[in-house]
Amino acid sequence: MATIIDVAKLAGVSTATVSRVVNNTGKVRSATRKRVMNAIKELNFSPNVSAQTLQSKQSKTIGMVFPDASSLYFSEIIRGICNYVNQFGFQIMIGSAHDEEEELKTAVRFLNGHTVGGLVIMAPSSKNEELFALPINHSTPVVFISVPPVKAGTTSIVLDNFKMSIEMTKHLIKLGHRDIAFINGSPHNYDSKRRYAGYLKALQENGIEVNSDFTVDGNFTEDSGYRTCLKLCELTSRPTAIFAANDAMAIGAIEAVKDSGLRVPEDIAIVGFDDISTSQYITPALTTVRVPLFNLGQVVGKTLLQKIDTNYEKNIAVAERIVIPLKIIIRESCGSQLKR
Amino acid sequence: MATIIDVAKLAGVSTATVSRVVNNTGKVRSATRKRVMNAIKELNFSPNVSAQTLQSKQSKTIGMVFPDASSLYFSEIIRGICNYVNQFGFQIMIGSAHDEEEELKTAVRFLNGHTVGGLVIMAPSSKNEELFALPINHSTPVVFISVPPVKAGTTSIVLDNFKMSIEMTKHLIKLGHRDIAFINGSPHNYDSKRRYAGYLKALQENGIEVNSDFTVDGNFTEDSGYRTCLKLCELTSRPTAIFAANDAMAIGAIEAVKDSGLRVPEDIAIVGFDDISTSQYITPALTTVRVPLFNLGQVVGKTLLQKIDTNYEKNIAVAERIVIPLKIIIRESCGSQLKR
DNA sequence: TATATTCATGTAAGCGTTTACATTATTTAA
DNA sequence: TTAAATAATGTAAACGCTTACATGAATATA
Repeated sequence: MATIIDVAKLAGVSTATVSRVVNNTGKVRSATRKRVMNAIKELNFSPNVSAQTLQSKQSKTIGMVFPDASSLYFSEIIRGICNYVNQFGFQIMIGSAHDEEEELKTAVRFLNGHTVGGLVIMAPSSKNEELFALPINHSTPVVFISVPPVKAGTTSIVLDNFKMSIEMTKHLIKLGHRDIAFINGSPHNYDSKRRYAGYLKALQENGIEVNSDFTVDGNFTEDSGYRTCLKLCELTSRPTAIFAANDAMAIGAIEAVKDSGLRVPEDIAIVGFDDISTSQYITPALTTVRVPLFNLGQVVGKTLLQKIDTNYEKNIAVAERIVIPLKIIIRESCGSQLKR
Repeated sequence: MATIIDVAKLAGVSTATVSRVVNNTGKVRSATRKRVMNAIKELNFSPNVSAQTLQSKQSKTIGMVFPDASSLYFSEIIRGICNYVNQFGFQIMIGSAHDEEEELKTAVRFLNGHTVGGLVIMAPSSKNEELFALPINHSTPVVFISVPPVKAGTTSIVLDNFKMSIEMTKHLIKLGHRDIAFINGSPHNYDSKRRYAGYLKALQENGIEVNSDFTVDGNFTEDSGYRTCLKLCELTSRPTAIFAANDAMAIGAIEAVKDSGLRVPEDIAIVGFDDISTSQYITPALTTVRVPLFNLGQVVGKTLLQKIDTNYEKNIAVAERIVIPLKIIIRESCGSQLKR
């Protein structure tokens, strides 16, 4: 492979000049620029990224660590990040982590090797202080996805779960429901918690007392939605509506209701959260909240690049929190279209 | 951040010795090793990856390029690759590509920057000669996923689509079906083609004439499965069974049959391919072929690392092809459980 | 025309490692 | 004991690039 020296020789200039034309920095006479360009083309030269990183002390790769549990959402988010950062010549390095401990380890690995110029951490279930201290301890720009509001120096991007959950619950209430159950996702998951909080808030605002039988715990899988919903259906006084913390569970719940010999939405209305692609095809089509994952990824990319770009020292102390707006998608499973 | 020089100074040795203990190469007296280890710990030293890569000319990161269209399968495969290669200190860099052209560009970008020691390319729909020539032109180990058998020097890992498709079709035939339709995936997709080929083969082997009305073209989405199946249902002499090239389309097809006022599997049996998580919860539960994506990823990782490790020059000329075995999962949608 | 100013290019050090080779310390053999 | 063999460590060049600084060329100013 050709190096910058080969190019310099062929073009009859110094490596400094070649570097200047490659990076478009400093002044170069247009005639020499042309000579250099030709040499580059002829030798099919492209700069060695390791050498650049080593010398400039600025890495153009960003690390992304994501837990296995989030793999459903992963590829869309990654696509969004890629889409944004590639424009600026940044690459993405990923590390999957089985649990919290591994998550921290993966992040530290990225940081220690000086391989990354910034980090994206998706850790919706983590309460690991060390993880959140990473940006300060390593003075590296980090963007967190779906984490609770935390200390200074932490930039996080979250979904507008609370607000939309309130709206969705109100929608159900407006439809006449007062016995509304909620299927939680994984116990420590931040998104799930906020969605539940919104549900409670809406009940409270409407003077509906919380029935503890109506809160059940799933783990975001279709299967858990199925199983918990089955129990709900067996209750002597069963709910007339069910709000699942994500679509996968909502879909499982729909199956459970059907298998209990009941109808959705006539006997039990069901709504979800995420708007995964299946939701529009299932019968009845699922009423849910659309989460724009690709867009989320783009915002994450943009935010991180900003952090990397601006004089980081200045920025390090301000906690920043960006909330991604969401949208309710009304379909059939909530029963709005039912004539009564 | 501490460098190897700082460590050397603190331990009172040369950088060479530090390097030797870090990499476990060459002989070091155990007393000095201990001194060096302590210094490393005290300074929290870890080697700069860029410097290592630059000097050793061996990158411990592998690139993975995948098309947007494959994003459904992406995260599981990546998890598998990660799981394997992390053990050996390798990192994964990913690039998503919108189309074929971009796919090639992304791959070349990885190669040019000398950032990667090997490449995984998922290009089930590509017929781009340049893409397949990459490993030779850049003399870099490349593993392709789901591509047709191609020239020398190409290592590819594919699913046992053809065989399983034959088996699945035979299963349907054994159940008494002779009017079996097939819903294709995207037109140029290799997996889809092989699955279709297996279907045709099974028909032929059983002396069943191919009815051209019974081959329809979808694009792997639930929606396309729904739409194409609707047409199938409207046929004056409609099929009694439908084989969809993937589960998403099969699920769409199930909805379409229901919406046509028909029953699955009584009126029309439906089978798919992939065994995505939804398949077991849909009603009726989908009979399909399980594709072990995580495992596929592991095999990909292992194969690539082998290629990187062995003296690559020797290996470059041999085309290698690994076939991942699959397994049929019989559930309800094919009607096996029906009493007749 | 002489001088100051600006522009274009070159020189060379340094980024943090690894490793071939040289040197010194230690052990073994005679 | 001493020479030979081996083990442990050090020296310094190289990997491919960027950039501060030095230098030389071209242009503007007086």
